[in-house]
Amino acid sequence: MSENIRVRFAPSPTGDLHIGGVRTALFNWLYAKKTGGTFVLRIEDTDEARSTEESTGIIINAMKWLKLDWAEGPGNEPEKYAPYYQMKRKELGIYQKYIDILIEKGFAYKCYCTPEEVEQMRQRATLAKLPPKYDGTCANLTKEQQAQKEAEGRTAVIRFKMPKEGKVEFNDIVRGHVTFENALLDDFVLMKANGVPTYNFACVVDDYLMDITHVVRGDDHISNTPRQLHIFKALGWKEPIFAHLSMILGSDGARLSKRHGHTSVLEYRREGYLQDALINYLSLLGWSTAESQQLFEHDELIQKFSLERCTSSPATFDTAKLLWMNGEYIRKKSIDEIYDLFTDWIKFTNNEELIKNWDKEVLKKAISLEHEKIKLLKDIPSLVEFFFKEHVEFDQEAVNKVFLSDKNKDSAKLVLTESIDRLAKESSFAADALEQYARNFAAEKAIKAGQVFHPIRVAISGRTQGPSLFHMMEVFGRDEVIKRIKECVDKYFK
RNA sequence: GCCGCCAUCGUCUAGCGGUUUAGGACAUCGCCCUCUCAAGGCGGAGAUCACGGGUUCAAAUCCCGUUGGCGGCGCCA
Repeated sequence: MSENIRVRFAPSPTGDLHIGGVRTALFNWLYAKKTGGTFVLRIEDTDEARSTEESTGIIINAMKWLKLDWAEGPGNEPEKYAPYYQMKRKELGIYQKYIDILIEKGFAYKCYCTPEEVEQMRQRATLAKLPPKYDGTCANLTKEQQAQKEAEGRTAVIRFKMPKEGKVEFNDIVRGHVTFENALLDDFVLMKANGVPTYNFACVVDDYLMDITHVVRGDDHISNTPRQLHIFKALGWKEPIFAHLSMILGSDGARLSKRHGHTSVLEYRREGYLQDALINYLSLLGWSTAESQQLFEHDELIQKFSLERCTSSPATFDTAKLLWMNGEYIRKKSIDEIYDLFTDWIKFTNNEELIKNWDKEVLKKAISLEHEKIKLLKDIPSLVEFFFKEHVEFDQEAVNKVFLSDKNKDSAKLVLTESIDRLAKESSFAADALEQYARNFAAEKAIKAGQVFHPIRVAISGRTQGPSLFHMMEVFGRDEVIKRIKECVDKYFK
């Protein structure tokens, strides 16, 4: 008996890839990697009204960016299980085949009620304070009655004939034993009037046909599970093992959705979050190690992950922690890596124009000087752009404080005017030599070192905050520094 | 309304009957380092373990109930 574990992520292409979806995909992927199993990507495009090819493309690209690679799915469809798009499978008659079997065995029947009639049925039930469910009107129609309905021009959906009593139970890896009363379940639709299978049916057929051993999905599917279990049983199929992951909530405690701000992975990518940071953060939403470890190396995460340690309580998405983690990942990367990540991000956000004239080597040095300050890739431009500006753009507050205040104006003028000539004569323009220069200057004039540092900083960068002053001067080089100080003196000290 | 799931610091969580004055991480606050900003180091505050009953010599840990939150109840997935 083969113990080959097969899991799948089965998104419906009706929009962007949602953060919650990514977490589900990630846990499946992690489990497959951990066990040496197979991770399958299946596109559940049976919602003809909302599914789009564009969305399929977006999801596939997002999965690629996240490096959640699938062994089987779009782009790689082994014959044994292909195709991996449900609408293509529908065209092949795969679902119809099992519908026929179910009807023949008496587990399913044709229902001629219109959506409006069913809706009225539900409303009546709700009014009577009963569960809103289909009442089984068409469950025992004779052949003649069916012919009559068809003669009226009615089309049929296929409904599952739910047992009126008994219960279904299953053992969920994260939730343990779960039970549902059959009486509460209704005769749900397996196939729509247009011949397209519904989610609950297509999902079961495909999971079986694709040899899926473990179904790892969101908590919101837990009440679908009893219905799906009934189909497995009716068809005589061995059911997979289930693991229902807890939901991801927004800051208000409701399930994460559009109104909580960013929910699409693409938006996080656009913000400049790193793929590996996002993965690390998401792995901690609903899973943890005994030590509550926070940061994981790529292979370490796979090795330590387990479905058994997934929590059953929902988790609130916390951007602050994600942001911290992203900074943590950026700090761990080399300058060359960040440079590559940054240029990829620039391309992704169509911002090539911004850095068109930026010298690659200067940019790398600038990134290096600002390294520990970068939390998001999108922080980089504002952190380094002053290195590439033709003229200094002065921050008015910095100017007021460092150049124009009564306390500083005299020393600032002295430092800057004298530095123009002195810096031209300095033998070395290396950072440590420059620091020595500044400290000597301060000692000579009997002023505080800071009174030398600050004016120069504002003169060459326009701001009070920035990288280490002398390293910054070194990157600019002697000519540029002197040029900037001259311009500054002309502007503020004439 | 019915059904289901869940319930430990603001947030993510550790904890699976005694080793707990409930541990870690983020956020927050203070101090140190320091040419600014960060990063880093150190420390503080922050949880009557939702509430009420049991079981037990012993409960955050097991059981029941209550409350609250969330989810589902589609010819959506």
